[in-house]
Amino acid sequence: MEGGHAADEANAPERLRSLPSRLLNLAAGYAQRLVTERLATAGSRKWHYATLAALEEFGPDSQSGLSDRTGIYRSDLVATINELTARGLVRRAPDPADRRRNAITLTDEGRRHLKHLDALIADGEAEFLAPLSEVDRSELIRILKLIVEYHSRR
Amino acid sequence: MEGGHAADEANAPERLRSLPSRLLNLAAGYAQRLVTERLATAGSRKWHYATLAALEEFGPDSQSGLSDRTGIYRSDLVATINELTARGLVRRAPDPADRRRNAITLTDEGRRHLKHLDALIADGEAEFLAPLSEVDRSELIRILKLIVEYHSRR
DNA sequence: GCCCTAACGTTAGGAGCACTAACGAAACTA
DNA sequence: TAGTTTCGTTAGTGCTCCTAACGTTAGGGC
Repeated sequence: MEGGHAADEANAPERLRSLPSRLLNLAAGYAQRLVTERLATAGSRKWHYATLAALEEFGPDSQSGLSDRTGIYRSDLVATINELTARGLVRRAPDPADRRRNAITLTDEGRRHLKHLDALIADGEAEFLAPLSEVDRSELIRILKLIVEYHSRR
Repeated sequence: MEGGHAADEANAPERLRSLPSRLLNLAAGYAQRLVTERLATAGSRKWHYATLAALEEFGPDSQSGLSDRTGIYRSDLVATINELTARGLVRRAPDPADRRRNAITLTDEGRRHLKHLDALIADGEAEFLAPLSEVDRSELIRILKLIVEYHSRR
């Protein structure tokens, strides 16, 4: 799992070295890997976490509601919910009020698991942010939020 | 091609909203998409650009050299070079000095194409950075470089 | 009530990127 | 000379993002 290839920054072409899209991509890759590795120790992935988090915060929801909140495509959500139900972290039942929908509910076990994932993620994030000062961390987050806010409105 | 799904920031769970790995991922996604779209108008992708850029900057090189400089895996580089040669942007010839190697050379046409891609990328980056002030842009780049430098040494 | 449209979950599949494994040929090392 | 390493290549996996289509169910207009 530990690949460790990733363009030797020092040898990379000038043109690429300060390219925001590239730096962002590399940084996102490192963050992704650290978090993914941690989650994998609990047999989970990003999407599982996002789904469980959304359910705990907003209560039972339909799959399309979860898709909106998490950004996971409806088509991919199917498998995610399958996996979560298989592990008893979530229950899927037809919604009596609207029979097109499934009502997804967090189980107690799911709540426990979420807590565990919280800790793992905090761990990964901490390692990722290790090289940054407190000030730089909040600067980074502030700037990223500006970007995300701007571009998420299309 | 214009998907536009991407988790409505406003509806996203608290837990995810300030998570650096998630913000980074979203931001990288936007940057990626903008740049990719531009490159696609020239029938090119990230890897083509990286390869051409490396060749122009360092001169002819072997595939494994290019892999080091660009971060593209040797296995993926094969197809990339195939595509570039098919379009006459690059030439692949056995290296007489070391017959295991291929010497990859940029053609005049390749150089022209690279210039074109440069412009397209500048365009994409500009749109990506639109919401940021000059100060924020350089702050972002500075901080990202800290991260990349730290994590690229494993 | 009936028709039309829209939403929901689901299946299938494609593209791009990151990454691993294995293999023959050639080169280096001992 | 024998053993190891490098190089290009093929093949294949997994995740993410994203599109298309389909049956079922709801809701709105009439």
